[in-house]
Amino acid sequence: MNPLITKLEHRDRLSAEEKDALHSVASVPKSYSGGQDIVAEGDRPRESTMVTSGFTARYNTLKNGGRQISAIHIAGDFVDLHSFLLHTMDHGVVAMSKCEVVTFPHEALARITERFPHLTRLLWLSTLIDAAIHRRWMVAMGRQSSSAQLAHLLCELHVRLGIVGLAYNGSFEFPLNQSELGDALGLSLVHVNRVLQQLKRAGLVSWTGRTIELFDIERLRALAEFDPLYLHLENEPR
Amino acid sequence: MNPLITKLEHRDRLSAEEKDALHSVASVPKSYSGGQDIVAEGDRPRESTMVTSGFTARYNTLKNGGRQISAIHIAGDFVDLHSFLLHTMDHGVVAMSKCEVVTFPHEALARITERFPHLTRLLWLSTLIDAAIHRRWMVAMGRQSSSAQLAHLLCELHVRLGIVGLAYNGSFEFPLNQSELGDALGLSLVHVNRVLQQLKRAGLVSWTGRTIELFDIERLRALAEFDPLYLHLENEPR
DNA sequence: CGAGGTCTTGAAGACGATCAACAAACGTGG
DNA sequence: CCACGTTTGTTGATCGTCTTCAAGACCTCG
Repeated sequence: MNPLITKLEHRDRLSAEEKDALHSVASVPKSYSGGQDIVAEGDRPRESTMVTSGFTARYNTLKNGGRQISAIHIAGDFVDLHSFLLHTMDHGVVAMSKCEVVTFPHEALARITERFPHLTRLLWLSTLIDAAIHRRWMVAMGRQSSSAQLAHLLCELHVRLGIVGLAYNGSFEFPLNQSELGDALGLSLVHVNRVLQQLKRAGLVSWTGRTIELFDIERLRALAEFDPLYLHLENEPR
Repeated sequence: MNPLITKLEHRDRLSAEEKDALHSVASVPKSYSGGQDIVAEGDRPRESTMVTSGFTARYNTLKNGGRQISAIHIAGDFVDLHSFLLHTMDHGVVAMSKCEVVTFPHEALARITERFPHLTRLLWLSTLIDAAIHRRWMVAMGRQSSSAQLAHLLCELHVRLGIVGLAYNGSFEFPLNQSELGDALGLSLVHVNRVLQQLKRAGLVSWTGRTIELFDIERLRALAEFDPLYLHLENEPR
């Protein structure tokens, strides 16, 4: 629960009643191991899942076996808040590492929309930020070099993980392997490896085990044309 | 106003009061000519704009002059409903043809969220469908061939235009040129031209003037792996 | 009729995918 | 604690896709 509150409080004030409303309807924690599907394409979930620890990804699979990851979620992110209103999942959600989650029944979310308009707007906001991230990924996929695209993803993860206390002076845990990273970038495993080596050789990053370290965030941001505006971190009344 | 109602009523019932609530807060129509910016990156709009006729696009520009279009909007679509909660625009919105629009003051939208929870959910839904479209575009950009990607966009536009009565047995007006289409697909003008010729030679489409005709929607959908599920066209209580 | 915009074509080259093989790291059980 | 198998990362070579540059054709609308 806490990372969600942390994330929302970065964008606006939450009243005690609003926090209670969230706490009171959250399920007991569940856990998933890496590789497990949390929600499958075609499912009609009756609750929405929020990550409290670990990494998850939204993905679609194509006939030729190709997979595209359209979002990576971390602590504080809902993996499928949209299923509250869209109902049928048009993609799957998979745990990319051991994960802990809690769920919110859609019925309870509906009650929130009836009684807590401001909290409703903040939940809506969180899906709008997801969409803003989608758009930024498209810009990177369509019109930036693969090194800029990779650099951009690292900058983004660094900021998002920082908000929930999972990045410290340029360093964070990242449980995906290079093949999975390729699925997120729309690149092949081999090319991810080579682009990564470029960034390493340029002294911009290191990646040992599951730990990524960004050595020169300013240069990395310049390369990626990273502007955190799209993450909408301003704390203001919504 | 009408295309928005049409679009929402494809997904759920709207009460007379809800329709009134929308009608009563809509501005008088405004118009834009092709190429004009409707909202600029960095703007903090005090109202959200809904297209009643014409095509608009969301776009970002990169340092090297490259442009990526992340969404194409038609009658019934909000171009920036997200600015209601995100506040600062992280991209621009441009008219791709002569357009008519109406606007909804954010203040009025806030009142809707206080008094009309169900209508609020439908507005939220419309931003969730935008996001679902973003994700499908990413899948096409990252993991499909450029011909499949183009075919997919045509299938999508055909369905979306059909909903608001702007596509008739496979045919619709499309005001973008090949260069602008390339900005939406993340492809170069030259490549768009060649991929388009493939589809023409295969007898799948024609594009004369501003009119696109899809000759064999089934084959086109198969090529594109188009599944309309992601447009969430089911009419059900939300 | 003329001019700007749009479309089309060719050629060269960069970028990224694929195939294949091997190295390194990791984890598990003996 | 080591041996072994599996996963993950690395490298080379080749091929196809897509970009870029450049030029010419075709509109279409004043």
